[in-house]
Amino acid sequence: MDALTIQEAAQTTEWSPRMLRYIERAGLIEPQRSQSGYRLYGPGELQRLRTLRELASRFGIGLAEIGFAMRLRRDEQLAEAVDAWFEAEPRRPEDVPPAEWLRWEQDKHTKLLALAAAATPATSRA
Amino acid sequence: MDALTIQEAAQTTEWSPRMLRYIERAGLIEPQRSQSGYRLYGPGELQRLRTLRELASRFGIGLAEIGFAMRLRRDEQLAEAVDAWFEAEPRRPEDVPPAEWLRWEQDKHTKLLALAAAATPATSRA
DNA sequence: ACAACCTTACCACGAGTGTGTCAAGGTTGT
DNA sequence: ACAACCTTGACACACTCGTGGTAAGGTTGT
Repeated sequence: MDALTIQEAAQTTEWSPRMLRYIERAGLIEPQRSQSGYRLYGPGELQRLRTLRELASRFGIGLAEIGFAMRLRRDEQLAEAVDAWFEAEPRRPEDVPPAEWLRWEQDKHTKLLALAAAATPATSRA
Repeated sequence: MDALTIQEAAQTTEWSPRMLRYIERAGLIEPQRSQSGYRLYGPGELQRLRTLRELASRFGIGLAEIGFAMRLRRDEQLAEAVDAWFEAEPRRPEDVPPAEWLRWEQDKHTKLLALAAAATPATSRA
């Protein structure tokens, strides 16, 4: 079996064994296991571990972020939802024709009441 | 000006004023400011704030993650690097032709030494 | 059999997240 | 002028992240 145990893998990748387990728990790199449960790191995993280190240090991002990026690739719904959020770029009032769905100028007191009613923009009865 | 102050915005979006400031600090939603420095939330911001809440609670993700997603859209280099990392899917030894760049079977003692030399895969002199 | 390795499960600890509250001071509407 | 709002900054607290240990027990090679 051309695979390394955790300690060996740690040395070649400059992670600590502790961190390799942590990375696994984070779902980033899950090595195969031997029959007795030992982690076995193959060339692919070693490569990814090195790149991971590079990635994290070069851009100053954490494992959690990369885990999230992974989630973004796996969870189609999540990706869509996030996309949708970014799609709705903050339009300044000037860009928005003076719709009536948010207008108040003077009636400052009833404003909030009206807003509360309109709190669900396109969801409730129009 | 058809924009809400922080407290009003908080009420319509079900965030607290505190959180609106926090969200701003996180770089997610940065409202315009009045001349005197008051935050002014327009319809766009309000919409995004509501969607943000939905997004966070529905998928159980934090503001930091969404901030990272934003960074992914802005920082082309980061996006590439992350892509590259995921591209290198973990190939099992079976998928990899028995290359010589990682081979040892019996020489368990010199193994680590050899590895240390090969630690920088494609970067160093080939 | 014995050392050297592996496993999981804990304790610890500084930094960051998510949230509230409070203080000191500026702005605004009536 | 005064109340009600806004601003930034701080203290606080529970929780997670990224790390390191250490302990109790299984595996492996010589």
